[in-house]
Amino acid sequence: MENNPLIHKLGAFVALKDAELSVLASLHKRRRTFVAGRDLVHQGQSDQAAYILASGWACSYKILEDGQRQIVDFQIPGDFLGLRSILLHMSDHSVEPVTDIEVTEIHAADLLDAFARTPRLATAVLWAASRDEAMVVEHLVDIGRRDAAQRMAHFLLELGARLTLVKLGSKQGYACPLTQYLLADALGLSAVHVNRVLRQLREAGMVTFRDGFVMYEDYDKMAKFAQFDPSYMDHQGPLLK
Amino acid sequence: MENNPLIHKLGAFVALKDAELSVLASLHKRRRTFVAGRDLVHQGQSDQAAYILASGWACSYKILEDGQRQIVDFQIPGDFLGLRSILLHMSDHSVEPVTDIEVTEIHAADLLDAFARTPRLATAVLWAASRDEAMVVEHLVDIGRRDAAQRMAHFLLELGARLTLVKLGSKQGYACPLTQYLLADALGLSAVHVNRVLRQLREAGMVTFRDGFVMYEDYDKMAKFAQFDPSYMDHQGPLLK
DNA sequence: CGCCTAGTTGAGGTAAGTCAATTCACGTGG
DNA sequence: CCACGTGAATTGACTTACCTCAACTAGGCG
Repeated sequence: MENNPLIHKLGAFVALKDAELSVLASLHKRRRTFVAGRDLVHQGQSDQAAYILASGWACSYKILEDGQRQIVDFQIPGDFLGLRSILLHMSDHSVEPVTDIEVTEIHAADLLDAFARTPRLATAVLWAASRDEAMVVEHLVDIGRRDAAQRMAHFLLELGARLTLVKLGSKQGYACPLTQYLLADALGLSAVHVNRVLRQLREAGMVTFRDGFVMYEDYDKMAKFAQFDPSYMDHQGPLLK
Repeated sequence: MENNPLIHKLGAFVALKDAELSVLASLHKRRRTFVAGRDLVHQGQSDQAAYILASGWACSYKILEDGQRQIVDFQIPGDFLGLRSILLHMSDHSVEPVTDIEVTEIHAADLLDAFARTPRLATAVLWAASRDEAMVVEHLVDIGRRDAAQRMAHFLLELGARLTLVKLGSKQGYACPLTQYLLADALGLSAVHVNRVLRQLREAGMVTFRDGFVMYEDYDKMAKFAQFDPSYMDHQGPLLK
């Protein structure tokens, strides 16, 4: 129970009762694994299933006609994959595992049925979706109004904060399987420039990203440089008792 | 009833029953008006109310410490204002009326209560929030991967498509109260460059934006140029019967 | 051993920014 | 009625952040 990252996440917002926990548990149907790099949700496909990420990293992205891609968000354990594709009847984006991943599959009908039976669960999921949207919004601000160095610093700090919430990161740093190409597609930069910016941050003594690990050199300096404000990720305990 | 834009919007997704309609109607408490330019939701404030926009335009934005701002989205009649600030207990963004606006106020407790009593309503709101998120995502792609001209063209087309859904736009064009400064803050450009890009699009015979009106000169050419795909805004009738 | 992917660095080009000046429409007060 | 101020749009000249192309290194693996 407690090692289920989704329950942990939703429980932070809605104090889940036994009835809701059992509905949630009944959703966890088929356990599946996917290998890195092979899409599990395709842009434009209809009637997709959704998933909850149990282990590994994934990313959701959109491809433009000219072949460019924009990574919208990375997903870490506890996050939904393709929730919107259920609600909108069709997927407006693709999802690709960054590493090998484990997921549990959720069918649209089951989820909608669960909402009808336990309205508090629907509220909890709405809350989780809002939190995801807040992160996309922050990402939007990143790309729209910060220069490359601030953008990278802010992004790495935010990722660290998210990982810390699910015990996968600390004030020292975190394991990060992203390549510079993935970072480039997420930040709207070229891979070459990502490399240069990482060097800048390293030489400025703020953060080092090497061999799959992000290590903070001077967290406070970096947070100040990036104008990083983690307050929107906090909350004051369950909104629904 | 039918002239209520929110009911129209949610009804497209969930076939609302009488009970749900009456709960929805009971939400529409206080009618308020705000003048253009004066914020109704402030970034960082806690326990805000949310609103449903009845008439006029608003925008949601974030301010950075250095004074830059990024407009995340524009809201048109039928849209929620500050829904996230209810769910997250505090507002991560500000909302400012672009024109004088009319809204109906919704209190957090009432909304959460309504969800508990009518789960289908919660699902409908979740759907609406997902649709909003899809638009933010498209905006993210715009800023991250399209050059200024494509970005502007895509943005104007998307705005037109949204307005057409609520009968405020057509294949010819639409009334648009945005200034070039607002466009700049939304698209991550400078106001000067917005001006130049609008001229480009005008001289290319695609679209004219003048005196508060966007008029398409060659819709198909523009849609092709911007790689505009409106499919994510469509859907195949109510998901919940 | 050789190939492939990820990362690194340099040189030169370009899209978009900044600064600055001008016009125009509008409102307001002398 | 006109002088004035203000906000929006427009355009030109110059600067810069980031891109593209290209070459090279280092590790992993058949």
